[in-house]
Amino acid sequence: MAVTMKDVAARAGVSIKTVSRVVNNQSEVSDETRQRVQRAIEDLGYKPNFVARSLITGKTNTIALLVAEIETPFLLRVQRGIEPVAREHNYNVILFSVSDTADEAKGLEVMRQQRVDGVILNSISLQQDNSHILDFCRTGIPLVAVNRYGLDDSVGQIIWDDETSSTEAVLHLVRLGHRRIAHIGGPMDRHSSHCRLRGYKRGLEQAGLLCQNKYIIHGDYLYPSGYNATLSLLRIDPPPTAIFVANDVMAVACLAAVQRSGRRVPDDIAIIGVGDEIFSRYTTPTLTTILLPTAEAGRRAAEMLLAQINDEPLPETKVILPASLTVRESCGGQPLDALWRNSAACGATVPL
Amino acid sequence: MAVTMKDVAARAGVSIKTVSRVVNNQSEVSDETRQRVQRAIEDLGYKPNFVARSLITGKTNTIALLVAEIETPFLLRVQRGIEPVAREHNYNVILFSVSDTADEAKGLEVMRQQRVDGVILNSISLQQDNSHILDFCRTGIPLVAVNRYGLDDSVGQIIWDDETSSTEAVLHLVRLGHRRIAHIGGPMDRHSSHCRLRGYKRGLEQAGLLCQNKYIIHGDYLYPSGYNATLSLLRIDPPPTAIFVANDVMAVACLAAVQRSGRRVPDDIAIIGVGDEIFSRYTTPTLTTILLPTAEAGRRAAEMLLAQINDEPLPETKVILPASLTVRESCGGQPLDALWRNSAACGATVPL
DNA sequence: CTGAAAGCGCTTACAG
DNA sequence: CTGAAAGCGCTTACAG
Repeated sequence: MAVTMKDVAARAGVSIKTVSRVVNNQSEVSDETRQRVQRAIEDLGYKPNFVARSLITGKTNTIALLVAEIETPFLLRVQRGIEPVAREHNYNVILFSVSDTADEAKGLEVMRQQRVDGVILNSISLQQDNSHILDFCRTGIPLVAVNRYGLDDSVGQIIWDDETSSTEAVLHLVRLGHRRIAHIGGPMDRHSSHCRLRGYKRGLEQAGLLCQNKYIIHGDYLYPSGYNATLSLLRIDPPPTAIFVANDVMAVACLAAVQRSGRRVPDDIAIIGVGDEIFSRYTTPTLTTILLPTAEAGRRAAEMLLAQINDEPLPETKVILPASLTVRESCGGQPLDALWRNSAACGATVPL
Repeated sequence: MAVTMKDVAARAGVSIKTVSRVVNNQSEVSDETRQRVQRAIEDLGYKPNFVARSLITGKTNTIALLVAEIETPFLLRVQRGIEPVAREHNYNVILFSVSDTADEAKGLEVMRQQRVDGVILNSISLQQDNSHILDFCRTGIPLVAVNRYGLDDSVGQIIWDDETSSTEAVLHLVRLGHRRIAHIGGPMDRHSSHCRLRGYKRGLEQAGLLCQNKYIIHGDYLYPSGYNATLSLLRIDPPPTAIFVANDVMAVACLAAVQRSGRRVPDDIAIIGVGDEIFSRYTTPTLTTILLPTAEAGRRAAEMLLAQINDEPLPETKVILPASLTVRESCGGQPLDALWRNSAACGATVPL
């Protein structure tokens, strides 16, 4: 069987406790003893058993990531933000995909039994009952939610500013001379749709433009709905000269619909999306879009969670991260000639 | 503190062993006793402590996924294939990102100490030393590699058929009448590049076409290299009428370069990529590409690993999955008019 | 600076 | 069908 502390102790001629002290780098051991123990450890190839340690300390050095079951680079970036931070602090990340509220409740329950030290929740924020989350928080296991809405402020949260960035996008279009700016929104059961719609309206208002309902069509964040919404918008008289689209998938669909209808982007219609997905820099023309701080959100969520686990005081339980506009070709303005030939501008993505 | 079996036993007036039997659904308990225990469990809100169980059984019900640190939907799909299978069998998945061989070796070591029951390796297959993997296998912990090359056949492996599918892609172009078919390849330190290049050459050979070196340019799987390689190919006299590109990122770059040079796709130049990334169905024209069975590879890897963990006999240690060609617009042939308006054809992707 | 003992919460032969 | 005891591999007060 595996080598245990007992074996090491026997070989080094010391007690188990002393071995434990050496393994855990505690100071109260004489140099001479420490070296003898270290040698025994190496000779025997001893590796501490983390499971046994966990049983006593009550800590598993594991955090759970509950993540929406969606095939988008988006969530992957949050995940990629979390993992290095966890790893750096010697925490493992357990993955749990959730597709609905029932799943989420089950995931929280499983992770509780798994004795994880904390949970990061990165599932979709629907207009839903959050009682299972609050119940979980009552167990005392720290939890941080990424981009969830409707949780009270006692729950750790990382949120990015969908509304303000949407306003910025609209104002950018206004500055480029647009007056008839349409909006293709997301599904109304998603909080992000509401935020982006509010941001759109605020942008028009700040520019002194009238918000007209005929220029607002809601899709479902999927490609076909963006395509069809665009065709509808193009039939309005007068048609919009710019479209602010609530996510990049629909924005790319919008781009295709405009082009296939014989119009040019950005000359006839300017387009701005949301999300800065990988593919948004690969379209022709390249897509102007709101860059959401996904990786940073992941990083901050992990840091906040670890602080909670270690009982460090939190400066704030609700962090709002700014988003920014990535200006490319689809909205007009300056041409970015070097974009397609330059690694830095394209981002260093390395698919297999 | 937490409720333990001891508490349940006391309340139900039975021994700990009997509680254990009920919790683990063992049969040798009278109905009457079982019910009494069940009531006590509910009354006290008892949850078994998996850590304690693991210490005895030596099983953690956890598998590790070592995955390349790359921002591509590609790997996400493998991950999404693995997790449900693991979950269904009550296994957790621990994530470990690796960016190089040293990382990989470290990851294997950490996971070994973590006492995971098995490992799935989905990192990049470079022309590298695999001794750390073989060392790990010697510990007796099951391991399955996804798309790794150069491992001996005793190691569980899931591989997709890059070479055959590349040949098919070329033959598809030949059938459409193309004779001057160029290739933009991947970096030569990646095994996939070699496979796809071999497939390309075999396709030409099977069609009775001469393979000309001037029509082969190697990129690095990134956008700019695909863009520049395409510009070079277009300057050749006579230029190719079709280009088989070793991944979708470079294929989309190729598409942009052809279009921005004033030529049309597929009329002047036909393009086929590899990977069927999300964005490949969002370009104009949509991209014909090789659909690699990523999710299935994940699923199969998880199943193979669980079989190994449970000491079930494996029908085969090396599974080769077929890949297929997803025909869209960029290669000519039939127009797919309904594509952009139809959910089924676009695939149901739901970004936030 | 070092050690003997108790115990984390569970399972596993072994008896009855 | 049920139970008392040992033990998984470690840490943690408590003594010396």
